[in-house]
Amino acid sequence: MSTILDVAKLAGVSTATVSRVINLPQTVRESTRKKVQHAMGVCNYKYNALARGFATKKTNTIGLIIPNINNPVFAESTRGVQDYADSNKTQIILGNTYYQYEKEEGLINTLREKQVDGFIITTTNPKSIVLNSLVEEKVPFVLLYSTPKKGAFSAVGVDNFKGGYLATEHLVKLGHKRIGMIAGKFSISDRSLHRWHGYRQCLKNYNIDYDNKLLFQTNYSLAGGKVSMEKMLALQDPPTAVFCSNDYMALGAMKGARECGLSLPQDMSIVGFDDIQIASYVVPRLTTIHQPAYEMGKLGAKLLFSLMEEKTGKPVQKMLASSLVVRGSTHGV
Amino acid sequence: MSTILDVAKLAGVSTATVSRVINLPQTVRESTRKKVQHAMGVCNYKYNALARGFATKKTNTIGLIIPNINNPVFAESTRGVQDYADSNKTQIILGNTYYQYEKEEGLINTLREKQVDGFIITTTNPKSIVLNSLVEEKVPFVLLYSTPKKGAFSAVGVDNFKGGYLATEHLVKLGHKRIGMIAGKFSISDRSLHRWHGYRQCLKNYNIDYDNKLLFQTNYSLAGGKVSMEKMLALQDPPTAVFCSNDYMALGAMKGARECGLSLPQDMSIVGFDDIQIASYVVPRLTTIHQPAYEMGKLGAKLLFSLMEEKTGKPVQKMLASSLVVRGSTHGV
DNA sequence: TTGTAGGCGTTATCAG
DNA sequence: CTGATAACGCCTACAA
Repeated sequence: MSTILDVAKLAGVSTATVSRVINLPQTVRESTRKKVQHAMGVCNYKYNALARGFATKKTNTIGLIIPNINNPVFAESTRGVQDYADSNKTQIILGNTYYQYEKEEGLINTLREKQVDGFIITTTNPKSIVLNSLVEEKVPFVLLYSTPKKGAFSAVGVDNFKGGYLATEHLVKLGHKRIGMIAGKFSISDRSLHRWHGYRQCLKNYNIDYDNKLLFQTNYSLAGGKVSMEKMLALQDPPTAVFCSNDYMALGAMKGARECGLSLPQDMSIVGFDDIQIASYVVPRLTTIHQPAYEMGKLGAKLLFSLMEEKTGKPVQKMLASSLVVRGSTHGV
Repeated sequence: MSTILDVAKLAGVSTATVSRVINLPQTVRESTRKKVQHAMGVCNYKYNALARGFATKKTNTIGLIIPNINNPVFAESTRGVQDYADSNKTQIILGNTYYQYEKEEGLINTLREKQVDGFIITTTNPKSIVLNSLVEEKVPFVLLYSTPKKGAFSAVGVDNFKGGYLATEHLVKLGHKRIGMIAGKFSISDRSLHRWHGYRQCLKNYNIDYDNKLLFQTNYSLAGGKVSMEKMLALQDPPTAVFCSNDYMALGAMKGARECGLSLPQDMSIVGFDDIQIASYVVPRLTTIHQPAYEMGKLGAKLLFSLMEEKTGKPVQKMLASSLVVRGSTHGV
């Protein structure tokens, strides 16, 4: 591997000049620039961005930490940050936490050692010490999907409370009285918790008693949704409608309901959360809360880049609109 | 940010010793080790892996290049390589090519500049010059999903030809004579091409005339599958069964067929390829060719790591088994 | 417009 | 078991 020194010798200039033609071509006389470029060609010079990062303390790499790339919402937001980062000449290191705090902490630490310029994190615990250490040590980062209303963290997400409320209200207005919820475990997802708060508040506003037996906390997965639905249907007095805290669970719940002999949507109304692409391709098409995942990712990246520039910046929180999309999986009683 | 030099001064030792307690703790006397560790604590020392990479020419980072993280198969294989890499203390930089060769080339080049230790690539063009330049310059990499039977590239994938054959044969045995294919564009996917070869060979073996009008090349997406199915059904003599070169297209095709008034699977049999998780959650459950995506990713990573160790190694190709999974989306004529 | 030279944080070689 | 010191490849004042 040849270095700028080799190029410099070959072209009969100094390394500084070679560096300039790489980074600030306009600042060097055309004739010498050509000379250098030619020299780079003959010695098959390859730029070493690692050395650059070492010298400049900027790697043009950011860490993207999500629970599980498995889930299509996260794939979408990942695309959003990737596309934005790409247009800013930076790449992403992707890590899955699988909803485990230790993994999240471990990832953040090793990526910091790798000197990433910043982080975009869908956290498992918005009160964790890693996150706080990031702000203390002024490492730029933005939370995705969560929306702390205040606090020291920058974030972009949707109003999860409102989403939960809207989903539930839709079911209430269809005449349902017994409405269950299949939720991601609150201990690992503040999003899920907030959606549940919305659900509860809605029930309260419509004078429907809250029944704790109708709440199932489970894994954010197809299987989790299916199993929970089956358990729910084994109850003495099962619900006629269920709100799931994400679409993947909702899809699983649909399968669970059918395997118990119910026909959809007549016997069971289901509403999800996310509006992943596939949601409108299944039958019945899934009623859900739309979340602009791709745009969230893009906006999150944009915010991160601005944070990385003016390191001074105070935290900013952006709450995007989420809306109810009524499709075929919900039905009047 | 303090460095090993600060630590060394504080502990009254040399930087070499500090480096040793970091990398080879056993080789330093316990008392001095403790001294050093204590010093690291008081000056809040953070290890700089970038500097290490610069010195050792090893970054513990690999590039993972895929068409689109959007597609659940790629999400699965991505998890596979991530999990394997993680257990070997290395991280991945993820890049989407969106099936564009220029993006693939650009990504490979910028990641090389970042000095990644190797690549795992699902390529858009197995004959491209970037790939060849990688072998020339001895950059370790392995192709995923593709399976060149020979050649200079290491690869792990499935037998796409056989998969296409099995899918088609299943339809033939159900009595179908007019069998269409919705394929990813051959120009950007050798996998799709090979699956088509299998499809054609099967038709030939069963003495069914090949009709070029029943081949639709389109985007690897839900929408692509839907639109193609609609076009197919507008034909004079539409098929009674369709093989789609991936599940995402198949799911789209199902929707397209239904929107044209067909009922599934009676009026139209559909078989996919991949066996993504959701395939067994839709109704009717999708008949498809199973591909062990997660394991492929893991195996690909394993192979890459062995390549990175013994740089000498000749290319090795691993072909994993793919199998037909018969479910509800296919039906006798 | 171009050159000189020090620095970035760690590893690795070679002595001691 | 420990220390000195030269790399590693590029950037960036500062000079010329």
